[in-house]
Amino acid sequence: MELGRTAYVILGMLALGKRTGYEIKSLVDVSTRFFWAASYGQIYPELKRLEEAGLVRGELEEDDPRGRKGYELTPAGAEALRAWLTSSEPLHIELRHEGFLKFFFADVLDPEEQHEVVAQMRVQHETKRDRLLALEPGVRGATEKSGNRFPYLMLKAGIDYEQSMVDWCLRTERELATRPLEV
Amino acid sequence: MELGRTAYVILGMLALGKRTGYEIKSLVDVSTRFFWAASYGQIYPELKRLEEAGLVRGELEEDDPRGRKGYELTPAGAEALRAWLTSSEPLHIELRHEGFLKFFFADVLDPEEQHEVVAQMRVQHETKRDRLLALEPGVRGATEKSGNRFPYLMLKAGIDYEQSMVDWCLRTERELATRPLEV
DNA sequence: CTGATCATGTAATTCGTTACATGATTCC
DNA sequence: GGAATCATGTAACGAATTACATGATCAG
Repeated sequence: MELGRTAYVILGMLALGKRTGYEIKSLVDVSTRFFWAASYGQIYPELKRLEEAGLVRGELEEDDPRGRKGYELTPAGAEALRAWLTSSEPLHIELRHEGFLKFFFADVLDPEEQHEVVAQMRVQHETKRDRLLALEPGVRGATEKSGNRFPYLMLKAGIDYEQSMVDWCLRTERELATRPLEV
Repeated sequence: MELGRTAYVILGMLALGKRTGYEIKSLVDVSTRFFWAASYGQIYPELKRLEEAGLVRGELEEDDPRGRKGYELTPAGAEALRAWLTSSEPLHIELRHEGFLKFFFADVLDPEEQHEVVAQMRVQHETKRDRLLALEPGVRGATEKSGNRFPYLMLKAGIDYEQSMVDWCLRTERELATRPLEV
């Protein structure tokens, strides 16, 4: 049974507890979104497919005029999640970075414009880093309650990642300023 | 005039000299592919569109039974490239990393399996780093001849990027081995 | 002469985003 | 009462990959 990565995002989120599609999307937006995004247009149809495949079970909340539908993992779903987590298939790893792309072509620019490319990129990574930093206290608290520590470790990895991008920008800005013509 | 990022990959490559679609694709595969990929299915149609828009000019090589078509930038194309390079529109920056995704959900695994997730990821980043390292001598040589130094600087940035991913993996593997249950 | 590479292109499909449509609830 | 948020879903669109089809040239 071939499942897309979005399916595993959903299975993984359900492994942490019963959730509605809306809740999954909200969670993704403050967690995995940093390295794996997902939209409503993927989540709702995928939940339906996963239910047909017997990997999740959806239950309409009784007496709920909103028609909320909470989903939970079936044993088969938990098994599919484990199988993916332990599989040795090559990992899909992909970076799309317009800042790097501009930097690559920056030879056609003047020195100040070259500097600006890196500065613009730095600002965006600083913003991202700060947004992640702001999540830290909340996630640390949730970790203690739930006992799940990997989301917190991943958040810290994300902060380190953004910081190392910022550091590269700062280093490069310095280099461009001091030795504008050497390799 | 709204252009996709793939259009700028093409314009940027043509700014470095006259090229065929095939040559653009080959160049992308050993350079920008690391942070911005492009396939034939994008390049050939996009070249046609750019020609219609007057940003590139394609010329069929004479007496060439292969029907090769070399493209070069028009002044308007060079201007469009510069406009994009100096624009302050937010940069499209996106990471899709299945290893991080697995790590995020790794609480359901046993300690050895958790370790394996990180090790698998490390191997892939080591491989990528080594592939980039192998390109270094060639790119350094090309830099001296062409005078374009940013492709070389970008290659070094790519090597650093992969190395910092490897370092994170090594650090995390050590942490998982010594303090398997703490945050 | 044969396989690898050069060379151009299209069609089908997949993946994912964005916008839309609808309605309930909660907070001020 | 009104705005923000909760909540589910679909449709249209766009971006990109993969597979396919075709043929020339070059190195051994």
